[in-house]
Amino acid sequence: MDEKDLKIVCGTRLFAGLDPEAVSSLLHGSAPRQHSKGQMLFEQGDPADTFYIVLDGWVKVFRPSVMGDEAVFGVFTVGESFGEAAMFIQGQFPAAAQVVEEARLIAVHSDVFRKRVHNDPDLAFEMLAAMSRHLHSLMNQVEQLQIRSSAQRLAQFLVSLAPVPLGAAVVALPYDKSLIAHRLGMKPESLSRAFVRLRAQGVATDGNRVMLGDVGQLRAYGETGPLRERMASH
Amino acid sequence: MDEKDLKIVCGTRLFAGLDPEAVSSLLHGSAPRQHSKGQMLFEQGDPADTFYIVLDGWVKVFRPSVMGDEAVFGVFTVGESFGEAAMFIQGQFPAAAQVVEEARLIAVHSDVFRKRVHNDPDLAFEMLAAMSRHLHSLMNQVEQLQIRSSAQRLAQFLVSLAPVPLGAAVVALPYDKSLIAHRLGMKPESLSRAFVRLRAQGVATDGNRVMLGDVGQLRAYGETGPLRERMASH
DNA sequence: CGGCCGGCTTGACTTCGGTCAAGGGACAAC
DNA sequence: GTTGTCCCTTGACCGAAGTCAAGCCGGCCG
Repeated sequence: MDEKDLKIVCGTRLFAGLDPEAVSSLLHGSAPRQHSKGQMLFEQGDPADTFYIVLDGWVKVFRPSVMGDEAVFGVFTVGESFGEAAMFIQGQFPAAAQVVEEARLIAVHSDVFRKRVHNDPDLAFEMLAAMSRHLHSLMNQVEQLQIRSSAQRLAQFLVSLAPVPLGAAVVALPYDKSLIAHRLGMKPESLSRAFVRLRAQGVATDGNRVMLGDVGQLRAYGETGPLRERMASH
Repeated sequence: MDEKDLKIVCGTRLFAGLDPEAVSSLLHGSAPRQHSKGQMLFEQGDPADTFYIVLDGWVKVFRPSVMGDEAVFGVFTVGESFGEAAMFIQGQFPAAAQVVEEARLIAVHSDVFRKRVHNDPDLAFEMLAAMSRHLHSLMNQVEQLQIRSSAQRLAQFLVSLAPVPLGAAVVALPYDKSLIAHRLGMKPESLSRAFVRLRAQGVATDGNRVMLGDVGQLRAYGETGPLRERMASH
């Protein structure tokens, strides 16, 4: 694990604020490993004896259903961790994880880490904070699925990718459109149509590059939908 | 706080395994309070200086949207806790909470409790486990919203209420149907129609009593939907 | 160069769930 | 008893998203 990797891990909110030596010793022996696209990291129901920190690339956490469908709970990238929750409950992963873009990961052994958490209250708090964030992110996902249209969900996703809070921007879609579709709880066909509908909000696409005319406008659309423009009702 | 209440709190997974004296001292000064139906406990964005444990009744945790709609993240009852996550992040509640059936609650002050967590690794682990469970429950909700029809979601909800894993059962709906509808991410009208559709799966309703002909069959329906009965295909 | 393959888009059609409106039934107040 | 009100159900209608199928396009390999 070289210096850059260590920097990423220290940047991870999980280890934020801890000094590099501490983290290094904590992760001693957990060398980063390269994983190729498509590789399964674990399946739902597997014994949860490790969790992961992403150095780069993208990993999908999901649950396959009896029929071909699947529910996507998150897609993680540099500095993020996943699989921590499982080690505090039954010891079984409640979902599966698969590399979707070539990735370098650190696998942390649960038992070693748990001991460490037990002895280090600050690390425990970081852990609690990390899980709070996952919780928060899932709440956002539930909210989106319950009350937003597919076009609104896409709008919010694009806003979250935008480098600026207002004005024009160009973003690159970080992974396949079909994965984005699943991530947003829709079919690839519906994602295409959602892009078409967002054209009216100043969104243009070209392959995996997306041009946003006005991020502020797009955010508003994501929250309130296509307002009914009842400008007359003074 | 009388003996029965203390027993409930000790039964809470959050405090599972801790001895009553420890819990009692931990919650010292936090007397249970009665809350009437409709009362708001906190709004989204409020400073998160407390969390709650339910002694009885029902509390809805939700996020209102700009337009009249709302997303429901959970409905909690005896022995469950909510609002713990907020104290480990920004200190603002990411959702609102409202009493939906007359309830008795214990409000725990975050700062006192946080200190306690800091000094008590076992309590920290209970906390982590509690949040893992919330996480797990939200994952189930995301899964349901992403890939199940409204009738399937209702089927799974009914199964979760059933006292037995198989065979016939009668369950009482614990709160208003319109709240169940929101909890399952649909409108009241759709809930009615979902009940109609489940009649084919041996479900009969009479007010807030629901008769389930076969819990096992209902569970299967909740997972795979109305199978296409293609019995012909060799 | 040419052909294939996988990912994406588009179109036609269906189905599900939301919307709007009407009506029923339990229950409380008068 | 009567008249509300509130909650739930039902029906007619409509729009959003899924399904199925065809076609496009770019990348890869021969």
